[in-house]
Amino acid sequence: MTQARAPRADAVRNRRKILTAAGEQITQHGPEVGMDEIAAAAGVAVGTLYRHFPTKTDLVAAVVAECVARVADDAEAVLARVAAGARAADELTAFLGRVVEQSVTDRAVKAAAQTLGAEPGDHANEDRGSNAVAALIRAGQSDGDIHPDVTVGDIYLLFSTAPTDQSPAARARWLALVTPGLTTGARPAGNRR
Amino acid sequence: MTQARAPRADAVRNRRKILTAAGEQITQHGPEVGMDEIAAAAGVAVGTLYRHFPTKTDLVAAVVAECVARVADDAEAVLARVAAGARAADELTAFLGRVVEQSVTDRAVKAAAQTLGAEPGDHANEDRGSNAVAALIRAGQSDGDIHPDVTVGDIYLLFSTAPTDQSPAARARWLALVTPGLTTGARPAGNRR
DNA sequence: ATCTATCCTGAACCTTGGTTCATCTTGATG
DNA sequence: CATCAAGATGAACCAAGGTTCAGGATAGAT
Repeated sequence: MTQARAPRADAVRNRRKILTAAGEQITQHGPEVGMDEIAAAAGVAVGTLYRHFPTKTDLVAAVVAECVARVADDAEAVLARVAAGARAADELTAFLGRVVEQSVTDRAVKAAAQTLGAEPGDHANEDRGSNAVAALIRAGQSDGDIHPDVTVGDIYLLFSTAPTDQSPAARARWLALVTPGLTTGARPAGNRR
Repeated sequence: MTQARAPRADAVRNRRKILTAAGEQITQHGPEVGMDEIAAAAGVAVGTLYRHFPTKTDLVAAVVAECVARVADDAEAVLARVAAGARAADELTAFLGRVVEQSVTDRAVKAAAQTLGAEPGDHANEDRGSNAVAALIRAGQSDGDIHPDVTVGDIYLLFSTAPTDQSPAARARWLALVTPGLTTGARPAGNRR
């Protein structure tokens, strides 16, 4: 078998530029940014885009994959902190708050993913994330802080519908409204207009 | 001032056909249905569409307006029932369940509305709806069943993001997860998977 | 220094989908 | 029944945006 020659240096450099530029453009101007705009932002010609990502769908999928990886990293970091003695329920809600805030950034990304039907084929990272969250839930449940019914699926269900185009205050309020469904404790005051 | 002649009979008929066809097509095949497809479904030529609705945005806005009106009617009916002695909190959650189910039908409609930036200019019906809901909330609060913090804005916040592409079971679970944030009572068993 | 496979460029292509308009049809009025 | 303005038709128009490709540049190996 012929060991394919290593990719050229500038090719690697360009791939990175494209990926970051695509992320920025999509989050700023929504999923409907043109390929030409992304190319311009990356300082590259359209053809180069298509050399690295044969179709727009593929490009978006790649961007989404990066987001998933970021979240998975966060989740695992949290899990480590809990293993070191932090209170699981608190860490979980804090984590979820962060996810909501991130989902503002990624809202366009998510939307783009759905619109283009970009299967996140990145099962590896996705599983890393949900495994960590599952562990987090179990920990909170054995502490008695999280309701025994709650599953990872519930988290998905709720947070796949987190408000994105609202104000930060609205997002905080949303989190406060949703939390009581997950926890057993007294509901936090979290009041606002 | 010249009293404009009454619209022709077939024009009225066509307008109805277009509106219903548009509703069906959009809910079935998503917001991205072509104007030609809608026209075909209505048994009408494209030009006729544009005679009644100068732009796609306008057409979608009209469809949305009908949905809003439907929900508003429901809300007012519920309010009447409560005035007749029904328990406010129960009626409210039942109503919200219905809204979620409807939002499955209207998901595409909503999406289309956002996508096209269709301002729902139909403030009249919208206000009818939120006034009724507000009254419902107040009633539930004086019963002690609904948490004193809760406002109409909260309802919007939650239900504008209700899950739509999930299964009926998932939607029920979602409702069960969200309800504790609104009510004061013990959380309903609502367990699943 | 030379050579070539890899990579880049960007104008042109092509499909998709909203919108228009000249022409024909038809419901209502006298 | 005659008349005509309101309404309907649908082929054609046009812009937008994803995609291609022939030709030019360059990193890296010899």
